[in-house]
Amino acid sequence: MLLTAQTNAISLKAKLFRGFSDPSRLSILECLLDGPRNVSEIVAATDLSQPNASNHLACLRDCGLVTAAQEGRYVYYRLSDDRVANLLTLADEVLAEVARGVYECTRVSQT
Amino acid sequence: MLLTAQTNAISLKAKLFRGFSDPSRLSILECLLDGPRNVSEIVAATDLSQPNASNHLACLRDCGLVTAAQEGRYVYYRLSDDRVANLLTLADEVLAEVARGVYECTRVSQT
DNA sequence: ATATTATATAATTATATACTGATATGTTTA
DNA sequence: TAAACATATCAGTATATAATTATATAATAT
Repeated sequence: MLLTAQTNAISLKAKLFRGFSDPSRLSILECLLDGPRNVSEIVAATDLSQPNASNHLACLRDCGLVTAAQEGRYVYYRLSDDRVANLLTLADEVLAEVARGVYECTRVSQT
Repeated sequence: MLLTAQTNAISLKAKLFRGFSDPSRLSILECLLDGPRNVSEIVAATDLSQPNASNHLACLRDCGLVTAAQEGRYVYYRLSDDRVANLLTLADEVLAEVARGVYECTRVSQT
């Protein structure tokens, strides 16, 4: 049962990370860093088609990264938690570190 | 050109997150939280087949989440940066928050 | 009531991804 | 030198995923 619990925890976590693992969804999340946006604003900011943006927003809601609030005919999406923003920032730091490692590696190999 | 730079940054970030977005790779990363491991140790800890573990390790190296160091016939893998561990921890916190939101939502809807 | 706007959903298609089994390559041991 | 061990790679297959087009649904304006 413990193995099952661990397995489920890992599956849930993988699902959460899958939310971040597509360029379209990432661009939506980064658009929301500046605050809540409706679908048309997200479409304009990301250059995605409206059905494509809607599909990805459904996926992001499903894995818990965004929440939706309807105001009349507009649906406003926002990041579900400040730590979603933290994950994006941390990823940038890891990427910078990885890029630095690759650069240093390149210099050493030229010696 | 700025648009291209942003697009590339987003693609790289998506690729980094793709490293986390599969249960097999996640279980490998979590195994490495305790320190460097060789392939056989990882295979034992994760119950993956050896070629499968090897494929995923190649993917994790490729997106910069782990580094490899050969010592004789053994290749030792480790997390490339402490922030990789931080990403895993932060994801747990987001998941806990999401789960709490879902639980509260369930209670409200039973009213 | 109808038209317009905003958004979600369905069906289809193309592409990407994950696993297995077989096998290749490199290191150590006998 | 050959066998054993550790690991990487390849080919094939099955499944998952992303985008598009068409369309449905809901809210607002006329």
